[in-house]
Amino acid sequence: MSRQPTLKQLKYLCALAQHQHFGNAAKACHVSQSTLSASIVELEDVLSISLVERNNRAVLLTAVGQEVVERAKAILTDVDDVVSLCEASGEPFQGTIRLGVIPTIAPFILPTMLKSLRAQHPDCKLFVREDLSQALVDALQVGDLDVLLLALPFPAEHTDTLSLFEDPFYLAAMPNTRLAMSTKLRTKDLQGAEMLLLEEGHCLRDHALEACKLREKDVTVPYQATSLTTIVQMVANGIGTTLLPKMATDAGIAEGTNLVLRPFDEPDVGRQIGLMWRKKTPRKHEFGLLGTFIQECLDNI
Amino acid sequence: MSRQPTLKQLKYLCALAQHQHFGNAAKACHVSQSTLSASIVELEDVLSISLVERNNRAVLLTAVGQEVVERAKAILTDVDDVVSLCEASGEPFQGTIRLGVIPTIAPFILPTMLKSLRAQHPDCKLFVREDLSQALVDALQVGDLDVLLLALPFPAEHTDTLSLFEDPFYLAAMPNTRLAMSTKLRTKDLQGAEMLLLEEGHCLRDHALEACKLREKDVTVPYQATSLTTIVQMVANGIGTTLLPKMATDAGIAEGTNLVLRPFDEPDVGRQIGLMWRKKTPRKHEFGLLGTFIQECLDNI
DNA sequence: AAAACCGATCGAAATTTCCGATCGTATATG
DNA sequence: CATATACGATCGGAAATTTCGATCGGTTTT
Repeated sequence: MSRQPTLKQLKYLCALAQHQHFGNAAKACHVSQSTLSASIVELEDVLSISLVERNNRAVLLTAVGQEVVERAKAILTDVDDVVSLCEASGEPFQGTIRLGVIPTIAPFILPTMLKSLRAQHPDCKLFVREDLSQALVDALQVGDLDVLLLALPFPAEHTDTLSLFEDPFYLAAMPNTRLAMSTKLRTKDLQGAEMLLLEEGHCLRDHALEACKLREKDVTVPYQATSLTTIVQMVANGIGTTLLPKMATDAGIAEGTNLVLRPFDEPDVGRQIGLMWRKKTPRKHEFGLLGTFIQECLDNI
Repeated sequence: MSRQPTLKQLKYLCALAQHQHFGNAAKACHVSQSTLSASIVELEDVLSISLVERNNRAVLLTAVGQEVVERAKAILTDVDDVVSLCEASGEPFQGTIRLGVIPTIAPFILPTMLKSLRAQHPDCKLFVREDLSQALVDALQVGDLDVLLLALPFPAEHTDTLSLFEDPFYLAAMPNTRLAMSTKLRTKDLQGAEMLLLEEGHCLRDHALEACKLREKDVTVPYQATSLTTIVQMVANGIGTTLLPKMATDAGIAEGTNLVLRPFDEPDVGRQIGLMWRKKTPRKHEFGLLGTFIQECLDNI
């Protein structure tokens, strides 16, 4: 009678599929290469089938191997979900929360939030990862993260979202420029302005373009930059103008410059900030509370 | 850092949930009571939560425990599915097929079918379990069986069915009785007859009542019996009349008696025989072939 | 040719698993 | 009220396994 495969074997197989390399996969699993190699052989033995082709110079998965990897991944995250379920089953904020935050939110919210969290929930272990939305969503879906704090909407399958608050865009421009002095600021005034935006991949860029009804060619994008602080410095040096989310200005990103910060005389010029989690997560309730917690943090600033 | 639970631990927990008794669960898992007990403790330790209440005289699952058991079951069948996937990945009929068959089909099909199977697919290991439809469906859903051969329709969630053939009902009656001698046999002629049917739980009973548009009170059911052979003997002794599926008469169930077997002069008086499997099974293709195989078996009788 | 790289394999050591025996407690029985 | 029974927890030692470093055989690169 053939036995059952082990979770460990499945884990090693997934690592191998990811790294395509026995040694590296072993390192990632904190075991020796011989252990991982033997485990794979044993798994193939248990399933009495070939999962991996070890040809010269490359580790290739069999057709069946790929299918097994897919299912193994699902099984492993299901097991992790059981653990999460139990961690979260006590009072909320007692276990570990792995939170992903996008770079245009993290610097302005995390300091306040982490301080409040330590004060109100000292037992909560919060791990934070800062990355672009797409990378965070990927990590969420494979179970590397539990919940994301990002700008909505962002397309992602098998996820639920909770909208927390609106983050209006402010125009940041040098005094004496046309936009800084106009009586009422409208999005259509931005046509032809020298707009500086973050580089491709930042959702702030897309949301800003959309909120101001601009297409890429409608604005001049002379330079691309990797952080809002850099952009603010560029604008302060007269290179152009930009849009800043309110939370960034609240956090004092323009302090030390003489930039003019102006809201728009239109509704809905801004982005929506919210939480996102896997549909299947057993911790929906806790993440809902996390949402309220974040809202309270910002109210008390 | 807390480790991951083991498949073994999850299996033991499911067994414990099923048996509500450490000793019996251990026996079912072929391990000692101490081993199982320790495993459960360890699982609770890994999850750092109480799963089982060992009160006096009873083993009760925590709310979380129940949830964990549900998820554990799903995980275990998912793992089994991986094994099945691999077994089935070679040519069909090379692995193990665990087939459930209802008692009103098994005696009339299995002899022919097993003989053909041994001839055409000597490497196929076919385990057969004979039980009532509901028990088979339960076993199918928890992964104890792979595929069922039964009469359709039968309600079952998360399953797909494949209809194979119609099995018409024949009236079995003693010569010289009203029903045996009428020129054309219609279902409405059965009103008021002394009908003998299998006891509650046999789907043949329900399908017979439905096909003949009878309600329980429309027919007299003086005795209940547990096998078709018993019923045939009762009818042959003049106690009443009954309906027999064609496959039973083909198999010679009425041989040695002087019973009259008459088809109905109406269409669709019969039951539908088919296969059923879990929606998620990776062996749909193979089970489809099994269906064709069964059809061919019966054609060659 | 030599060196580097990669995965498989082997034997020894470390760890884990498993069992039988026993204990403590709660319930049933005489 | 004493005894017997049933159940799960616990312990120590035996058995099985897992793990690792070292090494091998094969291929590719230098």
